[in-house]
Amino acid sequence: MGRAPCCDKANVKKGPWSPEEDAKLKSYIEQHSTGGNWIALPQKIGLKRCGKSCRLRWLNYLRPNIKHGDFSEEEDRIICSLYISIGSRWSIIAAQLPGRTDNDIKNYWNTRLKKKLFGKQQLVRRGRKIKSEIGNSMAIAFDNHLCNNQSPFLPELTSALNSPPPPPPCANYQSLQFASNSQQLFGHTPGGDLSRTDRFQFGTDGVPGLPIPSRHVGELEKVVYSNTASFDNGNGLMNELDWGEMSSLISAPLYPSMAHDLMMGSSVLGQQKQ
DNA sequence: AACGGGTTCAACCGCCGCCTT
DNA sequence: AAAGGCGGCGGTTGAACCCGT
Repeated sequence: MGRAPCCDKANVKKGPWSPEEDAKLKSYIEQHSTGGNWIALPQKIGLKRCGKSCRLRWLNYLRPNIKHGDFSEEEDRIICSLYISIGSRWSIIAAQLPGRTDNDIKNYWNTRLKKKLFGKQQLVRRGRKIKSEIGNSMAIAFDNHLCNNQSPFLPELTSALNSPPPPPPCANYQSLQFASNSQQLFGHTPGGDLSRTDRFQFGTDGVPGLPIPSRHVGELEKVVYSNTASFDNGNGLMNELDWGEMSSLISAPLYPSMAHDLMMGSSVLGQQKQ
């Protein structure tokens, strides 16, 4: 026996909201707030809507300072990083993006971002393109404290993280280097250690980067080798487009420690319940 | 211009957990 | 301790829109 419905479904209007309904709801909440009871609210203001529907409409559309569309690259990275770390916990992810709603982020992920990432991942397999999977994998690799070399949310990448690195794919292979300036950008003193929570990007410009701590080198190379058919474009070289595109996509998780906090139910989760 | 397939996104559904009684 | 009510959440749906043919 299921739970009783929250409202009388037969006498409740469904479907898109009219401007009049929006105006009624918005005006009432702005003047009186919700009164702490969404279920009773539609009767109070004469709306033939379910209380939950009112709540959703307010939270996702009418509430002030809502942003729609035009997700920035930075927002993309935050969404990806958090998704990799904590999965489809949209409300938590939304809490990190002011003005964004969980519904918007969920839609954006499902309709665009996922394709942007995994559509390109397929290119990796089909056409030797090095794409976003590397970025995803890096996020996982760097968050091994959290995931213990496994991605619960991207399990297809787990084997890549745990398999031994294959031999270098081309004769003139050189170890991956981080651009020295990228470290300085994020407050690193050249020669200082990179911590797990640091952001950086691959350096490919021939600038002699600092030695990468071996653990990081191993993690990165393992992932890169395991997730690409080859770096070799047939001439023993990776083509420039690959590198350029890759570097634009690669970002270690912005806030792995934050993701950990989220998983452990600390500050952000606490904020949610306010 | 018309059609059909693909994409987007607002809204709904139903489950879960917390709080109150 | 148990039951009921509600808010919150993530998954799913379907109408509207877009785009290629």
